[in-house]
Parts: sequence; C-alpha cells; structure tokens
Amino acid sequence: MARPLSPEKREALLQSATQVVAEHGVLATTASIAKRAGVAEGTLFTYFENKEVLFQALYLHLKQALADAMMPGYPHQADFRLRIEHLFQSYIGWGLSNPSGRLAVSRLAASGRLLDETRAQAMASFQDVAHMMERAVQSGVLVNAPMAFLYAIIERIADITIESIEKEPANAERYRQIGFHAAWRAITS
Amino acid sequence: MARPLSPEKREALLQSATQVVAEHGVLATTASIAKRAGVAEGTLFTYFENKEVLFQALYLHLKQALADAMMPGYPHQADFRLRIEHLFQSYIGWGLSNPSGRLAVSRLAASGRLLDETRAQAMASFQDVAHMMERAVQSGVLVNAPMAFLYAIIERIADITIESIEKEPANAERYRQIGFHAAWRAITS
Amino acid sequence: MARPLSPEKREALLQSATQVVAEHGVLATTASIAKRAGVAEGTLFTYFENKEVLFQALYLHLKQALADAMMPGYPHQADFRLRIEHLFQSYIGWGLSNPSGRLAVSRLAASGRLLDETRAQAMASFQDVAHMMERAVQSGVLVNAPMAFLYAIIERIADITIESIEKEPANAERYRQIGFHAAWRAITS
Amino acid sequence: MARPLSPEKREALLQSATQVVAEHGVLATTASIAKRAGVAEGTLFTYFENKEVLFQALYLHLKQALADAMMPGYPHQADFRLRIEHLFQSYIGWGLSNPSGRLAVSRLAASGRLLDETRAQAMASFQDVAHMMERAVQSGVLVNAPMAFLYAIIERIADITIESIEKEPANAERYRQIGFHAAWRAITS
DNA sequence: GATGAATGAGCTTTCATTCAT
DNA sequence: CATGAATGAAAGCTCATTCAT
Repeated sequence: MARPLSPEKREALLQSATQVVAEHGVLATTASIAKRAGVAEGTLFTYFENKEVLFQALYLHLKQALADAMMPGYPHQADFRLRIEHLFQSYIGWGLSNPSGRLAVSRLAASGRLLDETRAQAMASFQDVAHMMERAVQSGVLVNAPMAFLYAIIERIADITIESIEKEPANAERYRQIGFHAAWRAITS
Repeated sequence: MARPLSPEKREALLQSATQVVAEHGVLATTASIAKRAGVAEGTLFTYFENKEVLFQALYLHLKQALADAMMPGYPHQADFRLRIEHLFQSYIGWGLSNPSGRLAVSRLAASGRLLDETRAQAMASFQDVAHMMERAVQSGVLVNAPMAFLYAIIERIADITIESIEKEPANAERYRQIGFHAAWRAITS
Repeated sequence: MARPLSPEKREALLQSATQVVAEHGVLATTASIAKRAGVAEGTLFTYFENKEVLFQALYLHLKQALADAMMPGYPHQADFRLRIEHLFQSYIGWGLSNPSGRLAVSRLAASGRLLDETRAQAMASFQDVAHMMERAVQSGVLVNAPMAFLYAIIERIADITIESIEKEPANAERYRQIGFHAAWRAITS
Repeated sequence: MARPLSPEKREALLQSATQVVAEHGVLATTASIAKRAGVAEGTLFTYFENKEVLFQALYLHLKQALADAMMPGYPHQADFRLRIEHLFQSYIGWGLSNPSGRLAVSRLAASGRLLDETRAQAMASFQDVAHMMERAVQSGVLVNAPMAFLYAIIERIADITIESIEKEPANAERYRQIGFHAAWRAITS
C-alpha cells in the first residue's frame, strides 16, 4: 500500500468540520473545512465521499464523543438518582468543554440534512443509558413514559443549562444545580 | 424598500417561506420560495431586501403567530398552574396544527443565521407571559431561576411533547398530560 | 413578461458552441462557449438545461441547417441521378462553407454523448430525401439495400470529398466530380 | 520514461483503454483505465507519460492490430479485385470481432485529440496496401484519384457495412456482399 | 410594482498528475 | 517499479441579486 489513509487527517477534517459547522451550520463549505484541516480541497473527498456523507459522519463522531465522555466515573452501584445525575453533569461538562461540538450537533440536528438512519445509528451509542433508564421506570422511580421522551427531556434541560452557563459562567454551579433539579423532577412523579 | 402595495403578497411569501424552510432549512432558495408563493423571483426582493432579512422576518412572523395562538381563552383570573397549563396546551395546539411553522422556527433558531436582535424582538411578543411568570417566581410557586431559563424549559418540553404526538397521534392526550406534568414539576420545587 | 428569452442569444450560443466543439469536441467547456457567445456563464443554462442538452440541441441545429441547405434549387422533376447529385453537391457546398459546423457534427456523432433519440430526431429532417431514395430503389435505379445504408454511403463519400477539398482547394471541382462519381456508382448496380 | 518492466502491463493498459475509450470516448478517465487494467492509478503514468500520449499510443496500437489482421491469407498473386476484396473482408472481420477496438478508433479519430503525426504514423502500417493500390490505379483498374481518397472510401464503406451488420447480424453475408460491391464500384470507373 | 432573464461569484466535485511509502 | 493518497486547477452548475422591460 502506497500511503495508507491517515487517521490523523480524517480526525483533522472532523475537527475542522466541527468548528466550521458550529459557525456556519450546513452552509459551511467543503473548501473551508479542508482549508482549516490543513489539507487540499480534494483530499476531503478521499475521506468522505461527499458533503452529505461528511455531515453524517460528523454527527456520529460528535455523538460518540459525547457518549464516551459520559462513561468515566459512572457509578454503576449507586442509586438511579446518582447515576442519572452523573450522566447529566457529564453531559454538561462535555458541552462546556466542547462548545463547538455541541453547537455543531445542534445545527446538524435541526438542519434537515441528517438522515434518519444517522440519527438511529447515533442512538446506539446510548444503549446502556437507555437500559438503565428502562429499569428505573420499571422500578417506579421514573415516571411511566417512553424512554425517548424521558431521555429527550434530560437532554434538552441539559442543553438549556449549558447555554445558561455559557451566558453567565459565574453562575455555573448554580445552573448545574437547578438544571439537574428541574430535570430530575421532570422525569419523576 | 418602498411601502409594499400588497399585504397579501407579503403574506403569501411568508407562508411559502414557512413551507420551504420547514423542508430545506436555510438551504431553501429564494427562487423556490417565490415560486411557491406564486410571484416572480424578483418580487420577493421588493418585499424583503434580501434573504437574511426574509429569514428574520419569517422568524418574527412565526413567533408572533405562536404568541397570538396562546391568547384566546387565557384564564387571567385562574391560578398560576392553570394559566401556565393554558399556555403549554395552546403551544402544543399551535405546534400540532402548524407543523411547518414549528419546524421552520426550529430550523431557523439552530441555523446560525438568526440575528441576536431578531431573537430579542421575538421575545417581546411574550412580554405578558414573562411578567406573569415573574410574579409566579416572586410568589414562590415557581422555582427561583431566571425567566429565560424557566421559559426555555417549558418550551422545550412542549416541543418534545409535540414531536412525540406527531409520531404517535393516538397517544396525543396522554402525551399532553405527561408533558405538562413534566414541565410543571421541572419549574416548581 | 420581463425580458423574453432572446432568440439571438440562443443562436449566439449555438454558433459559439459550434466553433468551440469543432475545436475541442466534447471537451469544450460551457464557460468557453458562453464567453465566445458574449454572455455570462450562467446565461448558458437559462437556454440549455445542462451541457448534455446543449450538445443534443447543437447536433439537431446543425443537422437541420444542413437539411435546409439542401433544399434550394432541388430539381423535383429531374431524374434520380440529377436529384441525388443536387443533394450531394449541396452537402459539399454546405460543408465547405461551414467547416466548423461539419466538424462539430462529426465530433458529436463520434463522441458517445449523443442520445439515440437525438439521432432519430435528426433523421426526421431528411424525411423527403429518404422517400425519394426509396422510390429510386423501387424503380430499380438504386441498388436494393436499406435506405440507411445507401444514405450513409452518400454522406460519407461526401465527407471524404469535403475533406479532400479542404486539403487541396485548388482541386475542388475535380474532387466534386470524382466524389459524386464514386457515390453514384456505389449506390447503383 | 524508463523502460517498462512488464509488457503484459502495458498490454493490459491498452486493452483496458480500448474498452473504456469505446465506451466514453476521450472523457474516459485515466483512473478508470488503470482500474480496469488491474493496476494502480499511478502505474499508468510509468507506461504512458500522460493521457495524451496514451491516446496516441492506443490509436497506433489499434491501427496496427487492424493492419495485422489484414495480412493472413492475402492473395499476393490474385488480381486486384480479389486482393482488395480480401482487404475489405478482413477489415470487416476485424471490426466485427473487435467492436470496442473499432469504436475506440473512431472515437479517437473524431475527438480532436489525435496529433497529425499520430495519424501519419498509423498510415505507415498500410504502406503495402497503398503500393498495391497505386499499381492498380496505374494499371487503369481503379479510378484515377489520390490514394488517400480511394482508401478512405473503402474504409468508410467497410465501416458502414460493419455497423449495418452489428444492427442486423442475420444479414451479415448480404451486407458483406453489397458493401464490397459498393466499395468496388465506387473506386472503379 | 411585477416580471424573469441576466449576471458572475461561489460551490461541490472530478481528475490528471505527483510523490511518499 | 508499484501503489494509491494527496494535490489543486478546473469544470459544471446554482442561486442571490439586479435591472431592462
């Protein structure tokens, strides 16, 4: 093999895409993504067949990174509240330390250019979370509602919390508290 | 921009833009918006200086329509819970009967092409709601948090509720109940 | 109507395309065709949906021009030989006075980018010629072979004749004679 | 260009190019030619300096193959008619058994990318044929016309014959007969 | 004011060619 | 020498905007 596809270059393209999509949404140009990644315009297309494929890959990449960020320190033995709080606070932490990533995800999610299949694939990264919450519902701790519904509530309240903290970093701790409080009460009865 | 002769044409353009933006987001073309409105491509620009201005106007238009939809039947004398439930359920109602409008709003909101000024102007339509909620916070009924935070929670839970109902129309009533239950618990302590 | 599509502009584009395709074949760029026609690059696409459509239109346009060139002076009452000679010599005349047109046609015909449908449409312009030749076959003057076969022979020998004259203009008259002689003998028995 | 190590690879590239050029003309990509030949994209350029050189080489290669196909069984002692018929029928035979080769030649010949020098070189393969025909002209058997003219007529009528047979294989024998009849009469007086 | 042809900057993508491996 | 990733100059085409009619 002449020169193998470089994982670093692929990574650089995804990182660049994260920044540029965070800034310009789906109006981000492939040229600017390539440029920011430090590769030639054509190179982007040896890593991603076309812009659409790049967007799907970017979404999956970011969602996976988010899922990964929620694992360290997960209290497998703790009660449901602590476990869910861990997920909530990790989500906040990831969002705060990856503002572009979070923004890019939300731009893509609302762009109308994400394939349903991509959304479905992204879900897979949160399999374990879903199972835990199912058990929590069965045990009566969480309100009896579809998993997707409960998860969406946590996610959106976490998003609101992140956005609030980004506007008033000084009140980060307080927002994390009322954010989780709101989320927890919303999903319990 | 001269004073537009025809309010009907302006309205037609906004309605058309709603559909097309719901479908294609900010990638909607001015040509397709004009066509669907039944006017010439150039005509769009006598009503909206350029695409950016059109998008801002569309967002304001839709947010205003939403605010208007929340007024009829508003129980000025009822307790905070009933008043907020009225707002919540009206929001759901508007969203269900205006899927394109709701989608267009969310596409625009996450597109990165909405001016901060536009968002601020849109807020103005919800002045009364905000005042009511401020009083509710002062009275201790709502949790002590910034208005924007509380309002965002209601809004997003309402959005989740609408999306759930759109997927399972048969369970509309149940989703409206657990949706409001979640929202109410989230903003109270 | 604002500004009607201009037949002159369409004509200019086809003439320009004739030159550029004669020179570069299907590698002719839309940009160079537009430029030579004196219109903006984008304008080409308001007259021809895309490059493929332009090529089909160009082929039809040139074949029609050729057919038209064969009509003036056609001796309806003369015998078959004179009638066919008129066609042959008119073909030669058109080819000599439109070298680019003839070249463009041959480039397109051999390019692999002409649709069968386009070829079929072009045939229609030669309907009358075909009928006359059919009668000539029935009358026993021409050799009993398919029309397409006989017509192709005339055409190709005419092409060879034109090419020979283009190389040696001084011997034009002689080539016209031996060219027709060859063609006539080829299709008679 | 260094001396190629592998004649097989060069041959594979030419065969591949024949297929791909037959299909796509000069729009054939070097990548697709290399792929079909089973070699890497870059390898093509160690055998042919660039695309233009490849096309010239391909044309020469195919014309040589055609010339070679006309030699076996050539009746050196027979009269001119039989000798020319042998050439004509061999040409037909080669064309029918090498449809891609014939098509590729015609695509290249009409593409505008063949160098005059290349055409001249290709002629060299038909030196013997040319000499024979010159003698035939001198002897008065063939019409007194330039060699190139006479040869072109034979070639084009043979092409027409091949194309006719490709459309109606059932009438192959008949087309071969009327084809040669036409060609012979065209070049004699 | 309404129309839609005209414009050309800009976009995505292709592809001949180079060159690190 | 073989490989195929890397390159970047085009190419075809789109589309917001202008402006002649």
